[in-house]
Amino acid sequence: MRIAMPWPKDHKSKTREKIVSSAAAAFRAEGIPGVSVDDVMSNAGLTHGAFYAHFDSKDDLVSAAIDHSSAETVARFSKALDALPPGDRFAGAIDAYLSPLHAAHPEVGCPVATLGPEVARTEGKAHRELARGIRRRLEWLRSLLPKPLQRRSKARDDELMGTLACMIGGLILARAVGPDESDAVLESTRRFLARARAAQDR
Amino acid sequence: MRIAMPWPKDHKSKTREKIVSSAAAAFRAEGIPGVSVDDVMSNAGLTHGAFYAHFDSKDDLVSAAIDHSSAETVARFSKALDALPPGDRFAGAIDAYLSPLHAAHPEVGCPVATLGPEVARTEGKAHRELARGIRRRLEWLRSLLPKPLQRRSKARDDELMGTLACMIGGLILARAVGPDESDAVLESTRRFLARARAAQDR
DNA sequence: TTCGAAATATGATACACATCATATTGTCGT
DNA sequence: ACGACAATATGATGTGTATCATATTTCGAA
Repeated sequence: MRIAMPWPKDHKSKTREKIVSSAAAAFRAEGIPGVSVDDVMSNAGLTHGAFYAHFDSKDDLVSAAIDHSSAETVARFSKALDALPPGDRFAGAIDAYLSPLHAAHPEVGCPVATLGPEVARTEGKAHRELARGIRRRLEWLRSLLPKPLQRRSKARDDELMGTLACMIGGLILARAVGPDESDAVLESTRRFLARARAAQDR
Repeated sequence: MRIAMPWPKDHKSKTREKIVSSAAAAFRAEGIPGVSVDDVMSNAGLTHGAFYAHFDSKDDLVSAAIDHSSAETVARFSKALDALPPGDRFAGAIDAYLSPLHAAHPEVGCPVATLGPEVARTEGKAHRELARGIRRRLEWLRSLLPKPLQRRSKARDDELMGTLACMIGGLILARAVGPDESDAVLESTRRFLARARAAQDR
């Protein structure tokens, strides 16, 4: 006796994917308490009741949304860097991350910069996923260095961590100062990092 | 005919001060939507109804809380640095900001790192106050440089902005990775900045 | 074409929220 | 002591929240 298969086999996973990706954008744009479960489901074309067939709780959804946006943003940045020669990729990542385009579009940008502080004060899956996103970014930056420089060392780890901190902080500052000064903040931070890197390489 | 003076002349301002300072701690600890007007008033020993005798709206309170905590943290850090010789103050500020103590106590720490992203997506007084807090921090860092280095220049402005970005980003990362890796993040970021500064000074 | 279960919808619960209208308290000048 | 009024309290409104129990739809398999 067979079990009936009442829906296309990937229907539920497709629906879940749609919920997660629209929630990921909404959370980054409005913050986590700024987006209700009802909002998320409406945006996905569903009603609120179906939510708990897909997720254990809102925190569970937040966790999935952070995972999604964390991977997605790294992938998007990486694609643009493929065209560059290996020696320029690290600097290219910094420039792309600290770009006016990125500052102007948090809804498709790095979730660590938009949701980091508010997720950091919670406990649960979402916070663990945030930490994973940070490790992912450190390894991503390492992968953009020319091969001979990828070997782990204390100095290299410091450089990666400091650079990531500066990227995230710079983006946050740019968004916080308001549109008039935003570009100047990004420029200053980029120049600071370029100079720091030139010094490091000697 | 005189107007009666039914309360001690500074009673209301004292009460307001108490509301603001306890709200400032609560917002940094729990986030802005995480703290209700009722919570704030209860913590100050009052009931919710009195709130609108002191503030126009919750955003008005948030604005006051950011102003308060922005000034307070700079003052506290500054006091600890007075004991140092002028040439060590800038580095001392970085070490204090990127310390495990600061990372462990957001409720008395820098409001830009705790509330920056969530306030940056709002419009109103609170966002403007946040921007002011950032300018305040840049000038504070400049004031910690030895006198001859305080003169404004493009390179100096870049250094101040990049350093601030790195401090804020490093603190956010330390809180985001969780307690086990937090100290290592802080250490790496401090070493990165020390090295960048050594390079700059040549 | 009908059955059954998976996917989604409806409806309800219990609580929290910002805000404001109105009542009460507390104390200073007289 | 008392009157006046600022400071605070009580109470209410309308809306929004996460979560869950139950009903309805949907569509592949028989």
